Amino acid sequence: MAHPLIRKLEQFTRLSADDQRLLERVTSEHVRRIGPREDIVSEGDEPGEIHLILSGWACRSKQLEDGRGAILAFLLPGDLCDLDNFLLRTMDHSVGALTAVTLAGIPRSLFEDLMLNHARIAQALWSSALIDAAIQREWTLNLSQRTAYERLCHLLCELFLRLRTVGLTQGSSCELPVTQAKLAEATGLTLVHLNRMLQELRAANLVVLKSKTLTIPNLEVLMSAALFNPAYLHLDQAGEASDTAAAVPILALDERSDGLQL
Amino acid sequence: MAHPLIRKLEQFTRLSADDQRLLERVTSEHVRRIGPREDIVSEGDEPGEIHLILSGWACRSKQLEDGRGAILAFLLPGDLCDLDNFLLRTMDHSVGALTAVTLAGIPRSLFEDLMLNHARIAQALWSSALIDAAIQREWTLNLSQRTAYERLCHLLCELFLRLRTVGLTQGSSCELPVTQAKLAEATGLTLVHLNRMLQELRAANLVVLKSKTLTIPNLEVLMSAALFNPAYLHLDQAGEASDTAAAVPILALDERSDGLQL
DNA sequence: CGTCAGGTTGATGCCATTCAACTTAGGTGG
DNA sequence: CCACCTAAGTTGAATGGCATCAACCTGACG
Repeated sequence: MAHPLIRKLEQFTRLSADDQRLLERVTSEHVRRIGPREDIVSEGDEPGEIHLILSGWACRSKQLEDGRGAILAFLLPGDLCDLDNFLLRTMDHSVGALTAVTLAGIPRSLFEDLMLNHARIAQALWSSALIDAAIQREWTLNLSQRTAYERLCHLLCELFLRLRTVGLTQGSSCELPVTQAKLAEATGLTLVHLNRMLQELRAANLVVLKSKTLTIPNLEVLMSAALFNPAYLHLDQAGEASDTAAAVPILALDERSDGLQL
Repeated sequence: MAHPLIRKLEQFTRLSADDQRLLERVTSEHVRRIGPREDIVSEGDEPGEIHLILSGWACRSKQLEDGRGAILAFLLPGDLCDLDNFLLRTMDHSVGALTAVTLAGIPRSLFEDLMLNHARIAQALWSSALIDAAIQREWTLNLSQRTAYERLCHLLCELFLRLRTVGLTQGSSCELPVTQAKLAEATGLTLVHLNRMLQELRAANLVVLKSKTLTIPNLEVLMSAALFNPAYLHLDQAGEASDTAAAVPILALDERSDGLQL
């Protein structure tokens, strides 16, 4: 499978062969593996590196003083964990591994070089930061307006589409290596209620979820149940002068579902 | 009152006199005024300008297909409305004026020049974009974990502190030129319930709110009721080599409250 | 002095939480 | 290979925070 970061950035600009080699080199020098539940960066510190996820899942999370806390974002292969550290003084939240994670550490000085002397790469990195912000806005809307059921549908749609852009789906399936407790933290629901929503989703045959594998029999149906509008993911950017514009269809993916469709 | 953008950016870097002049010029060429309820940018379009708020309040908002919608952010003087348009193809949400707003339009080409050829300015603008993202994360946490009451406290704390960094507070007071309906849209509550929370806040003497003026008798008490941790606003950045580091105290602002303190 | 936006109040109901138990699956050591 | 252990998932019943529906009040303005 291609390098997830390059794959992701190529959504935004066509990267030259030089740029690609540079990215590969930069992200292969300080690679380390960490286990589930370990922290990648913690609230308060300002590490000297920017971290990129090469494989595995992580999450941004933040706690209130009294212990309540939430997952604010899922981080997938190709995602940067702590762009904040490039310009801000301290982390205002934590990033933790949900599974075993392979991590590339990019020293700040190197990262600065990328941002200052490689316009194409810089543009793509900032684009992806803007999209992360758009995702965060959509999560805000989620919590504010969607029902528990819609919220869960929406989250699953988003994860599936994001995984697909980095080549981590197989047909209508993908890995979902997280517990229901984590999905609950991300949707702002209790574990108990999330479980019930998930069962409704299964009963309606909108998803099949077994042994950490998610299958979406009919993505369009799930999307409409979620009131999902993929615009916020900006999947259609396809860097100017790109010659692969029509490569990935966004919506047309339904392997015929054989169950009832709500 | 000083230029709100310059005032805001000076949190992050000391800007040279040249940089300041440049910013002043760039933000004074396409100034226009719009009335409350008018849109500044709308979902779907890609205007040729980046918009900056010089005075007045605006909000980011997003709707679901069935009409439900939410306010995702408040935009105050010094805030950019649509940085998205600098790198992304289309707006995935709208920005609308809440009051009469004075707006500076910065042509894309000019903005690009700022970003590419004026490192200090670019760094400050991106820093402020990262902080906007941090604010969005905090709003996510708000909706996910804080109670209605805490949420309202938190919003008022945030607005007050943000207004203070651009010099729009007077002592423990500031303008709050929005209706309860808008506060409800921003906190994910119904108008009715927001009204009740506000009354509780008044009864506890945590805020005084009359004729669009908000007074916070004791900010520390309000902050603790909100479980407010100002770290996410990164108010302490005070650009390296800044000589005004100790200028603005963050927490020490309590005019003695004369009411009961929870 | 009528009108309308903004604000306030009461009654009722539901979505999601809470508490508490139970089941299942996966892993580990005897 | 079974006994045990723990994490993960499931189910039931009761409670409550916030929504909903529906009035009513208030002040600003023409």
